[in-house]
Amino acid sequence: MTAQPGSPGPGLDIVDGIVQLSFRVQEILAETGAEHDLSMTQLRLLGILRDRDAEMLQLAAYLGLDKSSVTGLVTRAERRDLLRRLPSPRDRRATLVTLTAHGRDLVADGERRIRAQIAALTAPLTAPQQDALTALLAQILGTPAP
Amino acid sequence: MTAQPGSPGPGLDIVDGIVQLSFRVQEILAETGAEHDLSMTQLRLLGILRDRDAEMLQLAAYLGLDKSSVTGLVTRAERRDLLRRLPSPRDRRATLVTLTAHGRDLVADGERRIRAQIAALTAPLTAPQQDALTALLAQILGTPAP
DNA sequence: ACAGAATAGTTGGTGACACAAACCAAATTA
DNA sequence: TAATTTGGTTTGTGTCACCAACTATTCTGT
Repeated sequence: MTAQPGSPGPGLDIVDGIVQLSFRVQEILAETGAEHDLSMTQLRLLGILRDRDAEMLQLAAYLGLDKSSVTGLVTRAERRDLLRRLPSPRDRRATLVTLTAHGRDLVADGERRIRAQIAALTAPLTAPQQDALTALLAQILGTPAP
Repeated sequence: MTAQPGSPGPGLDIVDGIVQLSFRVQEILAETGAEHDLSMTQLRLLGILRDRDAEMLQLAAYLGLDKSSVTGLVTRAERRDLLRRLPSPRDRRATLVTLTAHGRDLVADGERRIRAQIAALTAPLTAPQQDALTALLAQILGTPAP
């Protein structure tokens, strides 16, 4: 297990491979986020909100963070007009967080870039190899096969 | 690209798969590190020092961090007796960083745990599938095939 | 119906982590 | 040897994460 992204040893075992790929991907995500001044966590936050509005506690659960961490996160993003806090219609204590148009644009752009980068990563593989990889990943992730 | 670790959609494409796997792996690394109160960065730092002693600037380069960040990182680890600063024999300005026995133990233990966890991740695959995956990863990472 | 408990979110305090700019000491070069 | 470059630390700022304490609602048991 070479702990580094860019240190591909000659005898690469499966653990090394998975760990290195993981670092490579995180690097791509972080760099792409950085182009829009988004941290990894901000990126994930917006990614969640792309699919659904959510209350603070739900966000904390999705992100695996304490609710107080989400307060700061959302506040900073709100300052940048990426999202808004609305009163939840369901519970007067709760806050509903939703993307602004600007936030939505930014997420869409980020997703395009990330998809392109990750796709570039798998470019050295032939189409059937890519299919094989996808199947293996699905199996590892315990995903209902497509 | 579902931005979340634990949201395996039914139609998993290759980008989703890679990104999700990456998050899963980072989760494992972070959790395992946390058992020893090690952040992701500390983990990487110790991982580098496992293979070679290094000077501060080299560490900064490996980690992709500013040198001033490494100062703090190393200082905190030194406080915990995980590593030591020695004068570099090569250059009286430079500092050589090296693991202590304690640090070495901790790295060894961490590596065992991480290898086990990652191996568990690939357990659903048959042996030939694991070999296939390893080969695909090597090809993606541009690694000289084993 | 209403007192007590649980829940949603914020605030304040602490610490790790990362950067940038300013700085010192040793080494290089011109 | 004077000027510059290099290795590292310091200081200051901001993000990010946690915990404990707090307010305001909502829910529960009687």
